[in-house]
Amino acid sequence: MDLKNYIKRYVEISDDEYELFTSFLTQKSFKAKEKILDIGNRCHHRFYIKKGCVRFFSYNKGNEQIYHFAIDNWWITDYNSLLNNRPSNIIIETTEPTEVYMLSKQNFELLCLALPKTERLFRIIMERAYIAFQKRLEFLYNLTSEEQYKDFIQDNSEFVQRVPQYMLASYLGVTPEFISKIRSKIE
Amino acid sequence: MDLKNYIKRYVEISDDEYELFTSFLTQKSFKAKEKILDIGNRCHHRFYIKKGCVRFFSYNKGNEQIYHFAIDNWWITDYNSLLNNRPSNIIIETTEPTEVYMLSKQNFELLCLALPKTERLFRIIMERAYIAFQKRLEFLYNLTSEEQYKDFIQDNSEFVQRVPQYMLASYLGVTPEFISKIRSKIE
DNA sequence: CGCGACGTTGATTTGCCTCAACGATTGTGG
DNA sequence: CCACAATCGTTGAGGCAAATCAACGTCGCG
Repeated sequence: MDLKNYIKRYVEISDDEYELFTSFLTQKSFKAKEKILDIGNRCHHRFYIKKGCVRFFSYNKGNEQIYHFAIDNWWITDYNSLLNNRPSNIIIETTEPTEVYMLSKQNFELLCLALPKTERLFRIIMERAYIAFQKRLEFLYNLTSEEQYKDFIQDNSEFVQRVPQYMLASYLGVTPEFISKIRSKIE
Repeated sequence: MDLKNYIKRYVEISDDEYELFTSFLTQKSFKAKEKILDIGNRCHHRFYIKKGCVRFFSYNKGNEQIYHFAIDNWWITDYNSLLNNRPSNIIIETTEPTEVYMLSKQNFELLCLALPKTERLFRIIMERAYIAFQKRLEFLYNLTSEEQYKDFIQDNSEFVQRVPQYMLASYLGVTPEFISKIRSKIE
């Protein structure tokens, strides 16, 4: 799937409109383990991942804490930095070679004027992100770490193959040792 | 603060436009401990709390698990039920007498056509909700339950006065006993 | 080949839960 | 207006899930 089909899941868009949309985007390629956004920098863009994988994390008393992964056809940014003009607390870093479209804050506003349905598109994207966040919360509150791990690998098998185990552990809020012990118990 | 000033924080709106906006809303009053939305029902509205307090919760092996509180000047709904037309998994219930504006799914779409900046307003509202969610996640992953409690009562003193301790415990994902023990340790 | 990154395994510790018993407060019916 | 129950909060004993710490195995890469 490409960006056009991604957009079409949420709003109708003609070929001309799509041309207009992409005229506000820039493209960029990253190697594996490159930082797209670093702590202390202001975030100026929304990123659409054409192909690849990134992790969104910070440091908690010396340890990495991963909050999100994002892969092909996801939008990601640090909304707090982008919208409140704050230095970022987090790092967005590729875990594999990754190609993105970048939509700058300024171009986003211009795009909304040029193509008003952009507002609707992003409103819907945010609503879907909210629903995913709510499910994450239910997951965190209601399941033990072991249950979370089992559910996660069940529902996200593609992730499990793409990122190392210690990153999954961090994302799930547990230690790598604990994941290892669950795995040995399973087989 | 009223709804008009709430809206003005995010988009410009004239008196006429505000009239138009409110013409799509209905009002409703609830007593304390009334359900605004129940498990199994489809959610058809976005709710704006004019005055009052509600909790958003479900049951986890017999126990209430509170995910959110919402008070004066917050929008709340079950997005999963509303947008995906699913029976709700959660309950939204008042904790005190509460007045709300209701915006039905259908009226929301009509309002977006009549007043396109509604899209922008709700896009921004959702982005701010996303930021709050992200902070919640950092809170959950990086702090012990004791630290979470202390930070929470520091930053949300108005909540602490409005809802009983066992609801705070549920929201924070701990037992009422544990909160009690922290409190006795503090003074 | 040798080193560093990643994963495994076991012993010990700890944060929070569970269960049970007991105050304090509120509200409701006799 | 009092008695009683129900609800909410407190306190302590014991238990468990997951962390911590340390040692070791393994694999890929310079």
